[in-house]
Amino acid sequence: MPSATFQTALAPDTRTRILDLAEVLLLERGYNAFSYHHLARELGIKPAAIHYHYPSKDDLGTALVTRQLRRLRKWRGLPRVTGLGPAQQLDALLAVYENHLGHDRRVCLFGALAADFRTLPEAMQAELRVFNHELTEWLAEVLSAGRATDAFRFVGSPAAKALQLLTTLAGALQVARVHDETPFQVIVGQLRLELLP
Amino acid sequence: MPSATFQTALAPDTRTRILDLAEVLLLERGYNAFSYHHLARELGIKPAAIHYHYPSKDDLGTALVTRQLRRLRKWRGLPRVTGLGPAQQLDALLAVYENHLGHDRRVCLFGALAADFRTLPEAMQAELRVFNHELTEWLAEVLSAGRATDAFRFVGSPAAKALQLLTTLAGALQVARVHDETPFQVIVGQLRLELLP
DNA sequence: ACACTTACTTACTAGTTGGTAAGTATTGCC
DNA sequence: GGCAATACTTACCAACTAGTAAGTAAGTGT
Repeated sequence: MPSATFQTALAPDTRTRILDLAEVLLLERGYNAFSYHHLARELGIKPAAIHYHYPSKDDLGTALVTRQLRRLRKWRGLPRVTGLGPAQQLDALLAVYENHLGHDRRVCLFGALAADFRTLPEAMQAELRVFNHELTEWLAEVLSAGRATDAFRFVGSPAAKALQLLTTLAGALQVARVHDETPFQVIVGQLRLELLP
Repeated sequence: MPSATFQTALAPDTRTRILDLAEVLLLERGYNAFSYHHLARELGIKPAAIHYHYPSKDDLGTALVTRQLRRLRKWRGLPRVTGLGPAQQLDALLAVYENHLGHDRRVCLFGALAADFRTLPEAMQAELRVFNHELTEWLAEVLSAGRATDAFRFVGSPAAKALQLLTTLAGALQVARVHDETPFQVIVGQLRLELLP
């Protein structure tokens, strides 16, 4: 009975290890700042092994964004997320960003790719647009439901507020990268102060 | 009388032309996505000519941020800025960001460098921190004065609100890059709605 | 007129980039 | 046992990267 044929959380296959490390390097150093050589050296394999799984860097980059989109769709459908009230759903979202902060002040995927956006392959650009769109839509619905039950207080449309909130959070992780964790905490504190009655 | 020895707006010297183009490429494609070859080709000179003016890319990058910091210090001291009321000073700031949007949706300097921050030379990192710090301080004072005269309405400290606003604006230009001008307009509209009575 | 400085070009280098082709060891399948 | 698929390694490659060294032409200062 070959135990290596099915996946466990403890023993990810090479394909996943590549994607995981690429994600870390992307969020910590930027898309144009890591190479197949970097990945290969740290994984103890040869660059050509990465080309075997992801023929081009375009393929790798696209797989990165596609996986994140898949994660989002799964996350927002999770019982422990759908079962929450609007205020707790917002907390769950904020926890994701705070988790990035805690992991060596990684920026979010959007913040990592926005600046270099025009140098990215078409498929990656398209996926990132969908990702940002779906996340914004989800938050807009949370905000809308929260205002109806007086869990949130804000002026303007839920869609505009959702866009503003997510944009601020992406930016807040970038500011934390440039300075330290403090500005992120200050910004999130300000957001909470304004949104929660 | 050699007219080439003093500068006019119409005939910038090579040193400045390099810096200008490097800035455009930085704000449009990212720091790790342009090379001396790109700059040289578009300027009609050889890469070595750029090394003459900026020996290393570190020097060039640092000069870019240093110039931006110089611009900020000059701008905030300009009579046509210091002479304005808080609401108009905010408008003047927003006009700068809208100008970026109008120029091919360029992100701001901070937004362009934050993601790749850890790959930047020390000097560049330090200058960017100072730049962001001084801009935030300036806006905090504007907000403080504006709230005192009822030109602005917000909760929390002026410093926190300033940090939040600038972070949102930097992010808004990135969102505009990924999608189109609409989200930027939506976000700025939301900010105005919340801030102005 | 001569030395010096400025602003380049030409020619080169070593290292890195993404990518390919061919070979190899291990595995499951009939 | 033979076969094909999987997951690699070895050995390349052309293009690009930042950067250097030496040469040159045109002013500038005295």
